[in-house]
Amino acid sequence: MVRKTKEDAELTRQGIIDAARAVFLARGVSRSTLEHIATKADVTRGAVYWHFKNKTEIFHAIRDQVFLPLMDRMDDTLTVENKDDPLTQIENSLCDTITELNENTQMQQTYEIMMIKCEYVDEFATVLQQILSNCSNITEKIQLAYERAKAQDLLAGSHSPRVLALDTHLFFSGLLHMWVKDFDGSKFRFQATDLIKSHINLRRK
Amino acid sequence: MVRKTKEDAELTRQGIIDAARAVFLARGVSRSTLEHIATKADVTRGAVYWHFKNKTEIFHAIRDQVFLPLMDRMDDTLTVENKDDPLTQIENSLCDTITELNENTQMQQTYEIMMIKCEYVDEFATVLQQILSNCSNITEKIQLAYERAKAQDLLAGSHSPRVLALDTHLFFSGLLHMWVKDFDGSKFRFQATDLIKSHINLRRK
DNA sequence: TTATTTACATACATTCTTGTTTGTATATAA
DNA sequence: TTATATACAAACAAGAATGTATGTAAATAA
Repeated sequence: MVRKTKEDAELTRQGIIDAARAVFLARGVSRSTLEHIATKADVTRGAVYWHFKNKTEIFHAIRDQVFLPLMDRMDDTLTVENKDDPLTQIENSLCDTITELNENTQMQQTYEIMMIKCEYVDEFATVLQQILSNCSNITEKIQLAYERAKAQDLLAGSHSPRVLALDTHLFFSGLLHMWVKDFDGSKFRFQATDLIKSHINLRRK
Repeated sequence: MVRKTKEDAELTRQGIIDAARAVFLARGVSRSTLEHIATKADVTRGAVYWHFKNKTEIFHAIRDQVFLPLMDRMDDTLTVENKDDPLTQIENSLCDTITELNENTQMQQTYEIMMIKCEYVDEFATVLQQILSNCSNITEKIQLAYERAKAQDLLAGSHSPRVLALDTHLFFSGLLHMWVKDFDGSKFRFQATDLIKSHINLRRK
């Protein structure tokens, strides 16, 4: 086996990323060696070192492949003008994420790695800042939707959109964590979308 | 330095646990070696191996020291008959936990280790089951409180205590995760108890 | 008082990982 | 067509980290 075309090389690169995702999931990021990843990808460490500087860079590649598109999609369902009322928009945005999680294995595995198979120290500590920053963005989008809901007099009670948005975001954050930990689906996964609907209905007039 | 009395030995053991907590926090569980822990505790690996079988056992010692008492306390504030109304009981129970987190460094560090400095694979995977099981317990306690609240006609709307309890638990779970990740306290820590109060007020008639 | 544990320290052997270096066949550019 | 850069494989060197085995002085039991 020797030198390939650019397309072949790109396949190799993606193969390494896919292999790394599987290995990270099974052994955790720390216990995964480049040898494990290379073997799983049917290449040698030489290939891995050619495409990536080190394990951290593979980690970021895995993360970016899932989270960059995800952020865009959440932006869309929450921000774009839409036939649904604002509360339904929030509901759909959260439910869509859960649906994606259910259907998209790659996304599922990536979430699991980021949440319970990675230690956020040293080179990985910066990821925490990105997570917090993403959370702020999402919360703001949700807040804007709640403000529209308030303007349209859809809200029960007189709670501020800011507080409602934070509450919703924390709820969803908790739901995602539990979703990931609930492997057999007996506790949260089976009723995740129902919980989202109830959460939103709690605010409906 | 040689053989100590039983009391001295117990001090050594606790010193190793404290050292391990600090080392786990700084380097993550995986990257922490028994040599790191021993050095921090001013002993040799020999002492560590005398008191603990391996790193996993130290991890569990750290966890048990914080979570076993915590579970008892949550039980108390939620279950015991009390002059407060049930909704206030839930609120206090959650706020108390946040207060403890703010004041108790040991608890703070332990939470941080469990949430973002540990990979739940192999020997650590069983901990996830314990976490899920604890969560079920807490949710049930909250549900009972909501049932009492409903019986006393304290609740706005007509949502089931079960759903309210799950929603509250997920909210609090998300809050704890964010609390831990929000190192400088600028995003969540400073308003944690306010968010809890708002969350409960959302349900008040 | 002596024997035996206890509570460690020290030394040893082995295995794992990592990063780098070197080699090489072949796309690709010139 | 030749030169060069590409996309790897294979070999090398070095340091960690782990578990165990051995040593030892003092506490404790007998």
